[in-house]
Amino acid sequence: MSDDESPKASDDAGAMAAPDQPLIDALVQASFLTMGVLNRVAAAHDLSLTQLRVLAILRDRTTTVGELAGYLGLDKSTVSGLVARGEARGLLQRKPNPHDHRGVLVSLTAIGHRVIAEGVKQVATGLAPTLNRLDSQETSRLTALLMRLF
Amino acid sequence: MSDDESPKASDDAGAMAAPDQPLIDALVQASFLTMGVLNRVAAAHDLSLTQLRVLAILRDRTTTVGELAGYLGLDKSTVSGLVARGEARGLLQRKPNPHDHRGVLVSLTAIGHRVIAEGVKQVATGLAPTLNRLDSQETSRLTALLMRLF
DNA sequence: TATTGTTATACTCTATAACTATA
DNA sequence: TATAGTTATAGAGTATAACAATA
Repeated sequence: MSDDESPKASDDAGAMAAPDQPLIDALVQASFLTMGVLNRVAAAHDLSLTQLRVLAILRDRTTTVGELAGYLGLDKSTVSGLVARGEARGLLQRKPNPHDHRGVLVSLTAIGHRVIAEGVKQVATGLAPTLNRLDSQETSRLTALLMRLF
Repeated sequence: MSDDESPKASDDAGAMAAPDQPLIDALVQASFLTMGVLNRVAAAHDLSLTQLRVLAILRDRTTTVGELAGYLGLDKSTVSGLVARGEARGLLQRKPNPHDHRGVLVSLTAIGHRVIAEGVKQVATGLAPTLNRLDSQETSRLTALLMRLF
């Protein structure tokens, strides 16, 4: 998936939910809007959404390929390829795992850290036009309600 | 992207946002959870998320390939392939456009209608464990707040 | 034997460019 | 000329299966 951000696209994404269940409908719509922003931010750095997630996960962690696959919910062979491409781009690095010579430890490079830091800012900027429609009290309430879901 | 539904996956998706901006963080987390459900529902029917969106769009509409591309935010060549595969699966059909002999009109078959109807129900079921964490008043408030975003 | 990671293979998604048929 | 759709091509994402190295 590369992009899906037009108003129409969001509207019809919402059409995927049940119109008689307005919360589901609203949540699906909001999710497509959010994912659209994430996709655009990733694309702005010539990354896929998955690659951006990899950088986000590694932002404050060093992991094995297997752990990374667990975080992403993807097969280790898929992640192996993602890591290889990220390494080729200089965003991350593989180092031998001193505790287990079968495995490797994956971590961000300085470039990777810079890219994800910029990405986080751009996500905030991209969502601002939407989120600014709420006043500060509404913002607090929405945050609290969303956090109650987890 | 096929799946990403484990708790860990959702948590780290949230890590993509700015921790100092709790609304963004919560929204990103909720979005990954929602997209995970949508992906699983699609996968349960051996469809990609994009294909499920195509069915959702065509649920109450007949469109040209170009219009469908506009709704999805994808190139017409991409949609041409999506439509061809959907047609091969018997989910949708292409008919000559009587008003413009260059184009075609895409619509759902009875099977396609059945699949998207099931999918909508499954999305509701898949999100229920999460959304049921809210009582009816909270549900109303969250719905109203999310709808204010659009 | 079991596990970690990589590779080979195959398919879908996606965009760009070139093409055709029609307008 | 311009537009609608398809096809050819190419690259990324994905999973499954098979493999090598290590535990």
